[in-house]
Parts: sequence; structure tokens; C-alpha cells
Amino acid sequence: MDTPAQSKLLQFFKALAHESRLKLLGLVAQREHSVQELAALVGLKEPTVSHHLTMLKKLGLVSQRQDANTHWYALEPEAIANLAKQVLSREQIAGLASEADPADWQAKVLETFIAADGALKSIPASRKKRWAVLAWLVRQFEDGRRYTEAEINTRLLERHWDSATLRREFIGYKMMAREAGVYWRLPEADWVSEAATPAG
Amino acid sequence: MDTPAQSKLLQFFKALAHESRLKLLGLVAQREHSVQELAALVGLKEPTVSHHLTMLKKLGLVSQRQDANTHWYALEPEAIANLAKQVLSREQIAGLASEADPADWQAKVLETFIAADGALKSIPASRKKRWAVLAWLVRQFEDGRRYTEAEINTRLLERHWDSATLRREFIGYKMMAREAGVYWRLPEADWVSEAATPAG
DNA sequence: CGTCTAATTAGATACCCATCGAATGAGGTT
DNA sequence: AACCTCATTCGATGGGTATCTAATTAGACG
Repeated sequence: MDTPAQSKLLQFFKALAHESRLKLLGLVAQREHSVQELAALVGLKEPTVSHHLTMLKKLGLVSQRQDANTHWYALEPEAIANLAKQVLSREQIAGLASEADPADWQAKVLETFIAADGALKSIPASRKKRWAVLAWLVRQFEDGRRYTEAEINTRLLERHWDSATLRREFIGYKMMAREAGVYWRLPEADWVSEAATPAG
Repeated sequence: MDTPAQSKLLQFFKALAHESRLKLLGLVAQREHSVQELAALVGLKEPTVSHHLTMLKKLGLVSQRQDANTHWYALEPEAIANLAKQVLSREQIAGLASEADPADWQAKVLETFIAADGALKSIPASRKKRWAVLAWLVRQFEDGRRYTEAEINTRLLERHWDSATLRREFIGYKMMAREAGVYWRLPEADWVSEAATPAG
């Protein structure tokens, strides 16, 4: 499920994240070099250097030409420039996180606190996790409809014994409103931002 | 003996070379996040996330502010831009190799083939290594002076039994010239390039 | 001053990957 | 065809580090 661009960027960084490969890049940036030369220059054995060069070549960071059975490697300068361009923009960086979005987070919290039969194992102590659970819970009440406290309790008791606390929290988190013993859901727009905004 | 700039660049790449940290960077690029949120969003435990954030902060890639005991992390955009600028230039890349230069390579070859007492253990089979050894050997003859074949042999036999091969190689590599049984060194400028130029 | 939450630190485990030696492949020369 | 040189592939080993749990620190609130 990786966006290709993402894993590509990751691969770039992985390729550049080792001293040996950085040195190799440095050497081939100066001029063409054979595997043997490079091995001697960086103090590694040829198989190791060959391995690194293969990786760099796959990513298009170096080019290779063959003369007899000697392979000459050189830097592919544009690739580096392109990479740098990508890294430059903040939007690109922000895009890296697309895999991990709030929905995932909430799913994870729910998975932790909701049993397979739908029962709420416990009320999360942490404010944010509690919010996630309550958000899930409150969505099981119809929007626009009015509920008596008894109706609320009945529904809640299917999930957890402490219906009183849950009811109170609904009000506290502004997910529900109460008037004269009657409850109703408030529009999500009023409380969904809670999860996102840090200093609310 | 690291140039600080180099290891710094390496650290940057290492920091960006892991999926978790890239995701974290992506998230804090969108807006401020607490450790708890980030942990949930990337599916890791808080200590792990904390560890990564500490690293990113040390490198100046993220900023941190504290509100109560919640730590809010955000992207430090200029750091990324600076990094990208560095990566952009070919000269920078070439500079990465400054630790490993031809002198090192030759030293390494010599270390392998020359015994502690100065004897040549064996004549390298590889052309480039043979060149390196011969270059070292020929420098033990005075420049500009003329040698008889007997003189040459005497010197060479101190290093290796096969003086005939070595003599012949000197000629072949154009490190020495011979005329009417008399030998003399040729200017290094005529043969040092041999090691550097690929297709010579 | 005890308790609760958030975050960090410490210590242990497990996995990834850089490196190496040995074997194999590819190209050239005699 | 036998041999030599350079490079790559293969399989195994070790080191680095990402991740976890448990313990500690720091801050807020009653």
C-alpha cells in the first residue's frame, strides 16, 4: 500500500545513509572509477563495493559503462538534483504521512478498548483516547432524534456498566446536549476538531 | 578525522532513512502533534516515538514546545531546505570522498605486498596493483641518474628474487627507459596518470 | 502531599543489512 | 582450449539500531 513516490524517497535516503555509499558517491563524483579501484579506495572488498554500486545504480544515482571486463562507474548528477528538489518542499514532507491518518489512529484506539462483542472494556484514562471512544459511542445514537435519560442508559449499558460517567462525558465533550431530562446529539462539526487542535 | 560537515550530512541521511521517522516528519509538517498522538498515528509505542523525536530534534529537524506535561513537536522547515541545498551540488558530493584518496589506496596496496623488512612478498597479478608496487619501487632509484643493468639488479634483488620481470615491467609501464644496456627513470608525469585515467 | 497523565530513560530483544570468503560468470589473451 | 583478470552472486556472520516493556521523571490538580 505504499505510494511509489514515498518508498522511492525512502530508498534514496537509505541509500545515502551509509558512510561507505556516501564515500563511493563522492569518488565517482570526481571521475569514473572501476570496482577494484573503489574497493581499494574505501578499504572494502570488491563484493561489498559491487553490492553498494548495484544499489546506487538501481536508484539511478550512478551510471555504469563496461570496457572489456572492467566496469566504470560514474555519478549521475541529475538524479541527485532531482532528489534535492523533492526534499525541498514542505508539502512533499507532509505527504509522507499520508499512510497514517486520524482514521487509523481512532481505529487503533477502538481496537484496544472495544471487545469483539462490542462491549467497552474500560473507559480510557487519557483524554484523547477517551474522546475517540466517546466519538464512536455517540455515533450509535441517531442524529436529530431526542432521547430520554432512560433510553440513553439502556443503550450505554449494552457497552459498559458505568452509563452515568459516559452520559456525563458526552455532555463534557459537547457531543450531546441535555435539557429537562432530554438528550440529543450535537453536530459533529462542533467536536471533531477536538482531536486535531492541540490547544483547544 | 571526520570533517564535521560530512558526518553531519551522514547523520541527516540516517535520520531520514527510516520509515517511522519519515512518517513522523510528515505528520509534524502538517501541524503540531504530541508524542501520544504521533505514537497512535504511526502505530508505535510512545517510548519509540520519543526516541525518534529526540534524534530529529538534536539534528534541528523538528522543534519542541511544552504545554503542561504535553510536548508538542513541529517541523523546522529551514533545516530541511538547508539540507537539500547541500545535497544539490556535485562539488559537495565529491567532497564526501576526501577521506579516501589515491595515496590511501596505494598505501593499502603496499601494506599488502611489502613485508616489514621492505621485501616484496609477491608481484601483484592485477595490473593496477602491480602499477602501485612498481611506482613505489621505481622511486627508490634516483631521478636523472643512469644505472647499468647490474646496478638495477642489485637494488631489485634486495626486494624480490625476480629482478628480470621487475626490470621488464619498468619499461613496460614507461617508468624507466633503456638504451644500450643503460637504464634511467622517466619523469613521473609520464606515468602517474596511469592510475587515474580509466581508458588510457 | 498523594494521585493522575504525559514523556523520557534504561535495559533487553530482535531484526535488518553491511561485510566477508567462496563460488560463479563474463571477457580477453595467448 | 587453458588461463587470467575483473566483476557479480551466494550464503553466512556480526554489528547497529528500532522497538518493546518496565521504571523513572516532570507537571498539574485536588
